[in-house]
Amino acid sequence: MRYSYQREKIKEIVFNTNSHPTADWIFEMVQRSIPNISLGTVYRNLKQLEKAGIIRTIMDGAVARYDWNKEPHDHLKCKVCGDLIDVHLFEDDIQETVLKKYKFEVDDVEMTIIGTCHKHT
Amino acid sequence: MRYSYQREKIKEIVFNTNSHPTADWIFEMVQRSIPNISLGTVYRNLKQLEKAGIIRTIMDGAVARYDWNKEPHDHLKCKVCGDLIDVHLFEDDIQETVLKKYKFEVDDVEMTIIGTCHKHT
DNA sequence: ACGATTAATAGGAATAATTCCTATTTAATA
DNA sequence: TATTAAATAGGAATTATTCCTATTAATCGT
Repeated sequence: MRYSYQREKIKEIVFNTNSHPTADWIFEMVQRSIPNISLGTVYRNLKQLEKAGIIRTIMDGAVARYDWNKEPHDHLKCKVCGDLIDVHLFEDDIQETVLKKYKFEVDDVEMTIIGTCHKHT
Repeated sequence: MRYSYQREKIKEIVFNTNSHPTADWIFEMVQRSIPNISLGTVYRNLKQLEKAGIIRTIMDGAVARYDWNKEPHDHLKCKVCGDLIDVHLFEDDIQETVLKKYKFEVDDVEMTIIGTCHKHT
């Protein structure tokens, strides 16, 4: 993967937020430094960065969100404000459990808990 | 919600498979008994059935899948064949744990584990 | 530094899943 | 049976994402 200014900026944006941004949000942000960047470039680079193991994609319903945090962790999704909150719920023996019980080799665990966060109680 | 023949057929189809069907698959199936049914009708009714608590929607990447099984359960998603396998991994004290640790009221837990199922080893 | 090579880009068209719109049909009701 | 409001078919619109193509730019050997 050879250097590109666009990719550096995109990476920078993802690494400087905890908001699990969408491609669209990243597009808007990166337009501030590269006004004529195209949305396709944003998607292509996010995909490349994920493939290279630099960022992680999490599915929030039908839309992809991007996360610099590659530690195994889960998400609490608030149905009121839409926020995705990072949490660590389970020990990392899920893989073993699943392999033993179901003969299933785990690559990735995606858990999202939908509910209402403390801001709305 | 008043009776409709279309909705009955759609419900019947969802309740007679374990394949976590997509709207499109359900559409194809229901066309066998109602040739001129429209895809919009399928979507509208699936949404209504979910709202009424009769079926459950699970997100498989960007596409919605529908499930008659409303018991709390998780899914193993095989990256080779795409199958979604029903499993029950955790006890139902997640809600309590999350409420205590994060002051977050749980409505629903969606967990998908991506990997390779026993058919491909 | 220079030219050749080939990845990366901008811009926009194409696709896929889903929702929305509207005139018409149909179930429920009084 | 006549009324009325929900449901439908059919297709247009929307949204997120991918694909296409001519052009630009990073890299590498000289």
